[in-house]
Amino acid sequence: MSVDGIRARNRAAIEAEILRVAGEQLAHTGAAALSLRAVARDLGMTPSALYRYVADRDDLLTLLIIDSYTSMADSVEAALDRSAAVAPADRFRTIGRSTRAWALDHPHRYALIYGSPVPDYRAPADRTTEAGTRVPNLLLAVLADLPAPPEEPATDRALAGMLADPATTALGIGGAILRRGLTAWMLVLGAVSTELFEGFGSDAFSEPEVLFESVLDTAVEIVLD
Amino acid sequence: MSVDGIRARNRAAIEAEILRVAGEQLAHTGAAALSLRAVARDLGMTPSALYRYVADRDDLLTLLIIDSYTSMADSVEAALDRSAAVAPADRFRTIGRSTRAWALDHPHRYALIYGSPVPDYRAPADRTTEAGTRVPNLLLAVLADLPAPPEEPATDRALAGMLADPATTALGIGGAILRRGLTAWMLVLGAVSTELFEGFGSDAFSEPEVLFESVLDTAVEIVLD
DNA sequence: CGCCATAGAGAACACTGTTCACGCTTTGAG
DNA sequence: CTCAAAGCGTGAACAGTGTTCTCTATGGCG
Repeated sequence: MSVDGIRARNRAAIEAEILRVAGEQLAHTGAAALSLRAVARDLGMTPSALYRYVADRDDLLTLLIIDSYTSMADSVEAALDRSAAVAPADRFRTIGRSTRAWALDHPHRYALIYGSPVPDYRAPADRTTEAGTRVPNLLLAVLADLPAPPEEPATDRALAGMLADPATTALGIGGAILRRGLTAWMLVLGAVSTELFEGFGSDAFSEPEVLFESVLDTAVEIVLD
Repeated sequence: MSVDGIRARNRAAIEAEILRVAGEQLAHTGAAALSLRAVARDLGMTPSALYRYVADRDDLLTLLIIDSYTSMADSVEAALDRSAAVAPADRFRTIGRSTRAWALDHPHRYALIYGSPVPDYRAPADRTTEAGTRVPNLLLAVLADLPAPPEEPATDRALAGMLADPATTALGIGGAILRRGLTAWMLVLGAVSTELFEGFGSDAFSEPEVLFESVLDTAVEIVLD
């Protein structure tokens, strides 16, 4: 059964190579311009040979999405480990800052994840969720350390799906705090997207990080009420 | 000089037709799958004939971006006219609600504007800004009716670019209120994007509009302090 | 050692954006 | 009214794309 046969090892190495050069292409041509043939060229392969490792162009995109989620989650986790912050508000800030930093470092990857899905293409949820929920789970862990605010029955129903999720039930997170955390996170994402996609012209924000810090302030206020 | 010669009239009509069928294609195949040849086919033209009206594929994309900005601004303006709200908070809510409604109606157009730019393609600012600033200007008009909060020198510098813009100086909008309005708007955009791009799985939000109303509440709180 | 799954090559098909040379038709000026 | 010019459209062509076949040989496993 040997999962570690030479064959499998080579295959894994080549798959990693494919992901590497595809990632390079993504980094400076963007997702829409990603070309299977160009990837094959960079690898010294025939285009058709690529199909031994990748089912589709969409499949390669899915791999890149998973890879991007993983890269972002690794980056945020590393920032959390690096920081000595214990207070929930500080940890939230750390998550926000590292998310923004990662997004600025990998704009096309961020766009791939939080921007528009490429064509009509919906990433298959069963393959992306595991990597995609890592950062949200870090946020949930922060929320779990917060005192429970008064209940909010109306929005609880609206969040039924997320409240029933084992990730939140295991941490004993209630509807009110979940709503606040989600709102704060939406604000962070909105701020990052706006800055990244230059929604207000390129010279509108002269000191983006100052502005982002103020956004983090209000986000923390939202979470803490 | 006749700006309205038969020639020009036909040209305008055909340009409108092109924009129409390109818009249809955008609506159900997405921006990345937009095909010049397909547009030409739908119009009964030769692909090369299209180049009399459109310089590039990117040019067509730019036209669609402008068109989308216009469509969204028209929609928001219509909602504002329809509503009898005069209080700034209510008008802000109207803008937020109609923006979300428009985005849900035209997800691909929204993605084209607020999602990721298509390839590495940056929309030429000089052509899109006029249409693109209409909704922000509506927001500025709302902010102008608000009492001035205490000053915030730190973020004022960060917003120098926007503060110097004639659109804000004409309304006498200060840095503090601008910062709040911008933050609130980022929250709205983050909420719409999250809902639209299904950032948390498809069944996470059982009652999206209830959740969005709660987001609007927080956004109004941000603006009013 | 021999078998055969596997990796890869290469050609082919249907697309795409884009350009070019060529005609036809309308327009506006002399 | 004439006639050159401008505008509009065609059709062919080129390079590039995703994708699918058929083929070959090589290296690992029984």
